[in-house]
Amino acid sequence: MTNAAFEPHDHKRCAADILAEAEVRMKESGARLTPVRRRTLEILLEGHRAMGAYDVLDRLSMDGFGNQPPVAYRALDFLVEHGLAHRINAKNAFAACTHPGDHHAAVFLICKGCQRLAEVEAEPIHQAIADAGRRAGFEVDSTVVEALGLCDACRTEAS
Amino acid sequence: MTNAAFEPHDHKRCAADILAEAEVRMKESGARLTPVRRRTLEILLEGHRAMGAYDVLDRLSMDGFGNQPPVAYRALDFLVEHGLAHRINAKNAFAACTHPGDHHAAVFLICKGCQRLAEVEAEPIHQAIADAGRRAGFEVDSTVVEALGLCDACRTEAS
DNA sequence: TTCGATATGTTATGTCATAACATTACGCAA
DNA sequence: TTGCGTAATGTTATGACATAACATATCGAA
Repeated sequence: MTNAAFEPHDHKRCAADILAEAEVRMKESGARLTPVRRRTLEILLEGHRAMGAYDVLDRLSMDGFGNQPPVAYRALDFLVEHGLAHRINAKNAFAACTHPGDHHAAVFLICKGCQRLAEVEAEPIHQAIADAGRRAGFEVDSTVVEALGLCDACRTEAS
Repeated sequence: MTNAAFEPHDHKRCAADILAEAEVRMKESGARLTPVRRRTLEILLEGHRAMGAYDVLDRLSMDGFGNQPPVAYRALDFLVEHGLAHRINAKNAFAACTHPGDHHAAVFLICKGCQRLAEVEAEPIHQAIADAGRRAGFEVDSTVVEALGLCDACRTEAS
C-alpha cells in the first residue's frame, strides 16, 4: 500500500474534501476560518508539499491580501493551532494536514526526489517515544517525527 | 532510570571522556580535529544543552577565532558530519553527541523547563519508522525524532 | 620544496520569523 | 440600532538563522 500523497489521485477532490472537513470542524469549534486563513489552506492544499511562509505570502499578496510576513505567519499559525496544518521542522515549512480531526500522532515522510510529503498515522511510534522518555525520567508532551527518503516513484526513476 | 543529562553528575569527567573519545575516533578516521573544531566541541560539551550557532560563534571569537558566521557553521557542520554533534531541528541549534560511535539511532528529549537535552538510543523506534515508511511505499534514509517535555527535576519543581 | 588539497578568514547577502503598534471588522449587549 | 470590547488584519521595523563566493593561509605528500 502506497500513500495517496505519492500516488496519482483525484487531487481536486482530495483537496476539496479536506477543505470541506476543515470548514465543518471550524464551525463546530467556533473558530473563524476567515478569508486569508481559508485561502492559505487552499494554497497549502494545492499539492502534497511543504511550502515556506514566504512562498505562501507571495501567493496571498497576489490575491490581494497583505504582503508582509506576519500576514502569512498569522494565518499559518492559526491553521497549525487548529490542526489544519503542520509545521515541518526539517524544512522550515508548512503543509496542510491530510486528516484533520484524527488524533494527530503523525509521522511525516518527506521525499527528497519530488519533495512530496505524506503524513501517516503512527500512534504506536509516538507511544514508544513517550515510553523511552519515561524510562529516562522524562515526561513527553509533544514529538516531532520526520523521515527523509525516497518515494516509490522516485526510487524507480533513480534506478 | 533517569538519563545522566538530567541528573547531577561529574560533568567535567563526562565532557573530558567524550572529548577523548572524539580525538580517538578522528585519528582513526583520518579526519582532522583542528583547533576551531576542537574548541567548538568543547563549547558544546560545557552543558547538556543545544546552542545556537551564533552563541557558539561569540565564544569562538572571544577565544581569538574568526567572528563571522561561517566560522561557527563550518566547525559545527564538520562535527555533525563526523558524528560528534547533532543538529536539533526543533531549536535551530546544535548539541554535542553524548555517545559518539554508537550507530546513531538517537531520540532527543528536550526539557522545556531547564532546556537540557538528552540523547537516548532507540534503534527500535527508528526501525518502526522505517517500517511505517515501507508500508507507505517509501524508503526511509534518515529520521529526525525530537520530543519536547519536562525532565524529572523540572516536573517536581513545577508541582 | 613545490604543489594540490584542505582549512580558515572575511564580505556580502539570502532566508526565516516576530515584536509592536495602527486600523479595521465582527459580534454581542443595551 | 448603536456603541463597545475583542479579535483580526495591515504595516513598519528588526531580529535570528544560514550560506555563497572569494581571498589567504596551512598541511602533507610527491
